[in-house]
Amino acid sequence: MSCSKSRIPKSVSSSLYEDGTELRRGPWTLEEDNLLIQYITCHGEGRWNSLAKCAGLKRTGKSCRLRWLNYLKPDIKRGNLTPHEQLLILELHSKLGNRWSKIAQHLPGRTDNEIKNYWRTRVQKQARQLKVDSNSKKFLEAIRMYWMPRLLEKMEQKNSSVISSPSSSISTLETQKFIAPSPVLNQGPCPAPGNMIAHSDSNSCLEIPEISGLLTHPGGQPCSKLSCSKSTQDDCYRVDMIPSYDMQEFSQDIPGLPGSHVAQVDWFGEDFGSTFWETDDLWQFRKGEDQVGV
DNA sequence: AATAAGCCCAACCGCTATCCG
DNA sequence: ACGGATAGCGGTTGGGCTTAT
Repeated sequence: MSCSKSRIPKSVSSSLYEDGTELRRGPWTLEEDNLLIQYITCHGEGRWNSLAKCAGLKRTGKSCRLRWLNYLKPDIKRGNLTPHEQLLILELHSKLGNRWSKIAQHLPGRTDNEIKNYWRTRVQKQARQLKVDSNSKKFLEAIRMYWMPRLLEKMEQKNSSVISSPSSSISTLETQKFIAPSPVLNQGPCPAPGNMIAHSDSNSCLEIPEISGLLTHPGGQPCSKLSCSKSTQDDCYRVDMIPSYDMQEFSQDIPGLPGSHVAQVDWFGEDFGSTFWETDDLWQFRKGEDQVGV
């Protein structure tokens, strides 16, 4: 069992079904997990209520389904979201809103619950710190201007360390190219290592079927530092990034986030850096100044 | 070392959509 | 067409863990 954190169920409560049989709630035990895994391995998923009873689990079908889909299913990917995945979540959320299951479909191995938790605990937290609504245009713009470029940069760094192709070592003046992730996880080696980004924990490549015009200036014009184009070869979208971009320039574009904010907002400070952005950058945020309104 | 506060995430809840007899 | 069962979704909560005081 792939437990990221072993939870000792201290407070497993139970109640009774209408027919008088016991019904358990709360954290799942190892025994229950094993029962569920064994049953599904033998009989497959579906018909969750009868599955729960047939498997000898004193749980609702709903609970069994959730436990399987969010935790026990073999292809569940655990651990921190990669910059790659974070970028995709930001991108997809801007298009789809809180449609977590739709977003999850684009992140193989990640569950809607996990993405939802990520959004609520990390993204919304940062929005609160900036005193903006996480669904506001301003926050979206801040994401576009600061967050995404940084995630792209992180991806670039990872990419150059993962891919051993000489062409991937381009690091300064030449445009870096990569393909963002997609619902389709192509197994095997990258067909074009120099132009693809390797999946962070496998030898696979990820392709994204679509990247919207998110990487644009607030006014809608294409961002001069990041561009998005569709590959004629593989029907995938490609994000081109010109390194060493000037973040100051981006900041000028965000109403309510004056240019000087680059030195003020703690986008990559202790909090963002360690838990969210996973970057060492430390940009100081003079808290209380230039309160960002919506 | 003890306690409080905050974070994180698994699990639950309520609701809607879909399936099927 | 109808109604019950099932599946799926998004919102919320509870509690363990970590960090700060």
